[in-house]
Amino acid sequence: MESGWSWEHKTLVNELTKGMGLAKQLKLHLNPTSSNETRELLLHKILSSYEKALLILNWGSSVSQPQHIGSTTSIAESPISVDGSPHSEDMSLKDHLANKDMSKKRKLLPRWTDQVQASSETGLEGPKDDGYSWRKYGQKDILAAKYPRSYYRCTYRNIQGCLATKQVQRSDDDPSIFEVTYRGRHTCIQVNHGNSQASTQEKQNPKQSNIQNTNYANQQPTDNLMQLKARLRVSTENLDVNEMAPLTFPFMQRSENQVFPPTTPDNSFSGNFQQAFVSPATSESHYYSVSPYQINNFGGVHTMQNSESDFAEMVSATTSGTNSPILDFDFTLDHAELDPNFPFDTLGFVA
DNA sequence: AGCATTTGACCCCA
DNA sequence: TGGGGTCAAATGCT
Repeated sequence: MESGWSWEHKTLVNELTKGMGLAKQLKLHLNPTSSNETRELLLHKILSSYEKALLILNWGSSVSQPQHIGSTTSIAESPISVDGSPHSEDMSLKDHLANKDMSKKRKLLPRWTDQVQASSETGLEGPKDDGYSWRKYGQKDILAAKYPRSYYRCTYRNIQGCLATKQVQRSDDDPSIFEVTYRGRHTCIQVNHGNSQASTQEKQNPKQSNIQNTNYANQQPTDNLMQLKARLRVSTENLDVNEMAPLTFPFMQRSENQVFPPTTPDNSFSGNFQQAFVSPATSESHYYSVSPYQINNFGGVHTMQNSESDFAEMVSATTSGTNSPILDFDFTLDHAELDPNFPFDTLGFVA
């Protein structure tokens, strides 16, 4: 853990330093002769740097604090025992849906939306790949929308009981924008992540597949960071990882993969990670203070979609000490929330 | 053959 | 009761 924090600490300092440097660059580019694109790029980079730093900050604090994991069933309970149990083999999905618990659990799944730019250059007819394997299971014309909505679920749903789903809808206003609504987070191990990723991605966008053709599971933390940096560098081109939590990084995924089934203490990390973003109702005043929309690291914009009532349900479901379908809310918000005293100003956060 | 996508039908919930 | 979400058979693709 200590060595882990050492790495985090270095990264944290790195990112903050980088962020400040970028902010200074941006300041220089605020003159009228500089292009908007340059400014936007710098802005993206700055936000990315600080997001990373904040994530690490949250991660660090979560790791250092004992988490109340053992007594919660959390993720392990929902995907594995619900879909992967021996019973489920004899039980049709229809029966599952008829089951009130199941329906309730689905309702409790965290939900958020990314706004993803389609790549016009490559003729991509959909949002960029997000790094996960999805299988389309439906399409529906939506009453108030010009374009139909597509429904996807995790390819590993049946095999690993991963309940993650997403909906993709082309924006009415700007057809080059896709609104991708994610539900639930991935509990699957994307075994040949790089390969499957590449295969699905090649279908969508062959030009981008090389960038992502890596296997996270074998990455060292530093490698992950390097990879992350590489991706961030092509943020406007390569919206690749935005699943699980609104912001997902390779090292997060690696962690999740490593701790499967997710009842080990390490899972508190991912839980916390997600918590930091999935609880806008409580923490957005801190984390989302910049904008109601959160520009993600890869050029998309995501909005948390848990309604207040949903969130209340999520909280009550967990705090009642019973089944928490996906989220680990049993840890204190203190760790997950961004420190209100975080010295943005002293870091030159505002250029 | 095995996997993904399409699409009409069905189910649930507001 | 209608809209949204999902199922599952049919079809397509590799």
